[in-house]
Amino acid sequence: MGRSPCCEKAHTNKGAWTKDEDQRLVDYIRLHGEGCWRSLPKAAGLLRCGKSCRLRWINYLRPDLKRGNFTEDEDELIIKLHSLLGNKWSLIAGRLPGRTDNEIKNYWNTHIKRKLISRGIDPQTHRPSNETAANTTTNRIITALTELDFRNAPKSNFMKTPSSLEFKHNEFQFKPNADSLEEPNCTASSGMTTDEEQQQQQLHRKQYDNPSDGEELNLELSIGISSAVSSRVLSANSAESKPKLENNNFQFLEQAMVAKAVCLCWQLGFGRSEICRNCQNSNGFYRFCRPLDS
DNA sequence: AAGATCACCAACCGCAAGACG
DNA sequence: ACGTCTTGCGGTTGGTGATCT
Repeated sequence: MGRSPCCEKAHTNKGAWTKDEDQRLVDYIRLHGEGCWRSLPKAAGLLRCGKSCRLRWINYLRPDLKRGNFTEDEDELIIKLHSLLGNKWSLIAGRLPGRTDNEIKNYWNTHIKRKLISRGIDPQTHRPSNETAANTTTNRIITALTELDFRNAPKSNFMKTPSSLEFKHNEFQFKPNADSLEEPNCTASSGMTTDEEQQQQQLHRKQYDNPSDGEELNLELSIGISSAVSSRVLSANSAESKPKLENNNFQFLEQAMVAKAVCLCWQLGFGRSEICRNCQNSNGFYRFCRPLDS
């Protein structure tokens, strides 16, 4: 049987788009908006398949695209995100406003790979080329997670579940406020003075309230993990069933996240609004404070 | 000057997941 | 519950311009 083709290939153009086709597509989307790619070509008078239209729009014609060279900051951000997410180009693209997954993928393959190799780093494992990846990969990811919180990403990028992980913006991270910062006395102090803490809290509150403030890219993201996954990984971690190290970063990620996710506060039964400072990262945002619910 | 090779990137393809009837 | 449709993703290809020999 097989699937029916996405379009009648015999009557569609292929290859490079002409200016006229671009214009038709842009005009149509301006009038009717995105969506319904299957019927769009016909409606817009294009001899293209819907897939092709969608790709052309997303990768080239969208008005919010940032054309031009990648900056050094973007380079480093891509490397960092890749070390964490692997080849999840759409997720990476979600952290780079104006860049598409295709663009980042191409850029990775043509520039960054070489750049990393020249630094003596394996672009797949993000480890020194002469080292074996086996034993320390999990630690590497835990480190990456510690350094990299997810925040400010468009919600749409995180509500969709990539594989088994949930990247739910705002769900597991909350606005720091006076109430929520009260410690349940279950951890060591942050070591900051009250004034410093207040300043940080104000800064975080401002960042949260105005996520678009500031020009610089913000690496703050919150990563959560689905309860199904967490229970599965927990059970996998228990007994002798230690998962084998594989190239799939997500597997490591799951383990790493679970390792991080087991917050003593939750185990002791504190609610979300009573998060301890142990669960607060260096920037003051909260991570992993989510019960590994059943 | 011409052919060979390289680098880049737009576009294609197949697959998977989610939506929907 | 199942099949079909639609959309989105990631890997790959192929055209084109730049550089090298």
